[in-house]
Amino acid sequence: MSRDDAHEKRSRKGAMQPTLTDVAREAGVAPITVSRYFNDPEALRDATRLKVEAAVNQVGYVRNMIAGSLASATTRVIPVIVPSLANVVFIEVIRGLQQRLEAAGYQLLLGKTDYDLDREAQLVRTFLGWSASGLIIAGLRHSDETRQLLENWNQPVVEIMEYGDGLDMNVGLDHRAAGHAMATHLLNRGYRHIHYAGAELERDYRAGERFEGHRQALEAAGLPAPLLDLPSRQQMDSGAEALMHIRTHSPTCDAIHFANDDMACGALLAAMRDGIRIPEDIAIAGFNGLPIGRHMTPRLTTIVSPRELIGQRAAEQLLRRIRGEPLGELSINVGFTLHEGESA
Amino acid sequence: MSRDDAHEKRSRKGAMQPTLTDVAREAGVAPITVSRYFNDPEALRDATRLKVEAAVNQVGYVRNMIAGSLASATTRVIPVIVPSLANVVFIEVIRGLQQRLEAAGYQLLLGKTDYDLDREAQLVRTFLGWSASGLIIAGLRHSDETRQLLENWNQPVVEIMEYGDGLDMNVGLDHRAAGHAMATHLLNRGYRHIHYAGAELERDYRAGERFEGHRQALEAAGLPAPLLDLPSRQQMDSGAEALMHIRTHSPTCDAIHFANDDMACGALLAAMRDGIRIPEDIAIAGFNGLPIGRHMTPRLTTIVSPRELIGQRAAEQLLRRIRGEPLGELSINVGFTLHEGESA
DNA sequence: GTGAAAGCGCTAACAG
DNA sequence: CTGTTAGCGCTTTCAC
Repeated sequence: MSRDDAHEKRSRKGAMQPTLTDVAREAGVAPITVSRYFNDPEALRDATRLKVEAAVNQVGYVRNMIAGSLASATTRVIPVIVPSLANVVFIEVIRGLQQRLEAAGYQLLLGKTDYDLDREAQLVRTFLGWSASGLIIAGLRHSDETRQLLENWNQPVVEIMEYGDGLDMNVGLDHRAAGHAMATHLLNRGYRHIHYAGAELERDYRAGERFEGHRQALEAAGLPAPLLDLPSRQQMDSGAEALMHIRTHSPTCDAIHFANDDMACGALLAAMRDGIRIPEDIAIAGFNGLPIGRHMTPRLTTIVSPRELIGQRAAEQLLRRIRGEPLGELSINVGFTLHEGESA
Repeated sequence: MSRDDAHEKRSRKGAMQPTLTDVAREAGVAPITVSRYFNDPEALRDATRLKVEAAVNQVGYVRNMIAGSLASATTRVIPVIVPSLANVVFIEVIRGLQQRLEAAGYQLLLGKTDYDLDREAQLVRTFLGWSASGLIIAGLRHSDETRQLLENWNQPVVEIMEYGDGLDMNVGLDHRAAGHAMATHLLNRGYRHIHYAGAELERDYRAGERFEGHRQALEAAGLPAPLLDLPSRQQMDSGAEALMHIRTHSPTCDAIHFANDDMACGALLAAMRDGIRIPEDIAIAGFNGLPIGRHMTPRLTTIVSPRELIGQRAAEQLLRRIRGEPLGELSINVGFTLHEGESA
């Protein structure tokens, strides 16, 4: 693939993409004018703009974002760091982010920690090297290294999923309150032997915080708060397993508060299969408000977390800060809603 | 936030991150040596390496990937373009990609087209400006503009999800064959009034191709292949709706082949709720092999597509090409497996 | 194994 | 509204 035209003094690479300068030469203007054509078209006279436009098409120019970023010391890139892509919850948050950020002309750089704080720090370090305009990171718990890197970085950071005190801005919900709310609901419905069932609560510490709220509610009612923390597997399997385990070992149990809807639905489907009546034999509650819960019979009682909204709000906060607009609050509590089905 | 030390002649920005040159000065070596410390540590004498390492930590240096990329004209970034993030299928593929690419030190830039080919072309254009090492894009159908941009780009491209002739490399499965396989299964089970039900098949054209295979199988058996193509909503809702619609308008129908498991499960759950017996009253089949299908009673008969594997294979092909290793085939057919439940 | 010089392609800053 | 000049921070190339 040889070059037959314009480019003579190309040194380091062979066949090169045309550059801004090529376009400028073709259009008979200065390179900076072509630059303006892309970054602030309004600033050009119509005639000039047309000339440049023609030249751009003529030479088949593709902008080199890298060079622009180096010169301007900013990038229209927002790194997003989440613990996992296996969890729908993060996917939906990413969707909300994507939607708002892409509309504003920002690209999304994706990083996954696998719940490893060292990996998280490493990702942060890498991403800071991208001269990003800001950064989105899941959770309020980070290693000291991560915290320090982010604090020394003078760009906006939004921590998502949880509500509380963070590094900079944050958008999320109060998981303790959510756990408390569901436990209270179960108590109000008359259940007295309520178990909490999760999977790897050490890792999924937000589910652990929901358990804390749950426990507080039960203890306030003078009741114990037994916890079943299973090792990780496919979530629905864990739910089914938890149901069996608790029915066998704690026959008096009258309600299970699951850490999430996947587990709760796994239990619900297992109950259907085995003829266990829900909620007569045992009540079941979840967390997240996934669509599937509404398709169950009985419908799943759960707490709806506004996941996509978290993403949208986080993006909005970040953009506002990037643009130097006022933001109202640094911390946004998106809240949650208890959706009552017939399962509890 | 004022600066008290080293940096004097900083012009365009205020408080700057320390640069390679700062580290070099601190270590008493040339900048290029620090560069080598990061890119090819083996090339340095141990003593030198230690000096540099100390200096890096001393000044708190963070690499500037942008500058490096400009100078070297490559970036360890792989753009991934998918139509949607609402579909688990793409998420799992992304997971497979992420896993392999991150392990090889590549970052993933995420783009979403919303099934719009112009949007796709625009994304490609943007991403090409990133001097990416390669690119992953869903589907074999693109606009002429996209095709041209990608053909003129001299970096590897992997098209995923489908198997066939593409721009460069591709990894996926033959959707027509999958549709044919399921229809054949249904015929073998004795069903004769088989409907296909999907949602927005124009957009989700891969589901449309599965229908084509399905139709071929039925026509070969001398049977008609009625199609129900619903407008888009929540997939499970569409599934329930399709079941009701078909039961009402085509009472002789004895099997429904759904475009995906979400719809099939929506139908299955609706049937459970309404006392419709599956498969006695009507058989149900899906596509994808989502975990939930195995939790249904009866278990869903479906075709498992190796989604994460597609991502992994695509990443491997790309990396192999980037490294100049031989790749075997340009096109990889990952195949599929029919999982028989009791639903059909 | 290490260094000096010369850019990569673009944009900030300041003129005109 | 458009142009000139001088880098952004790193890596390539070629010496030593």
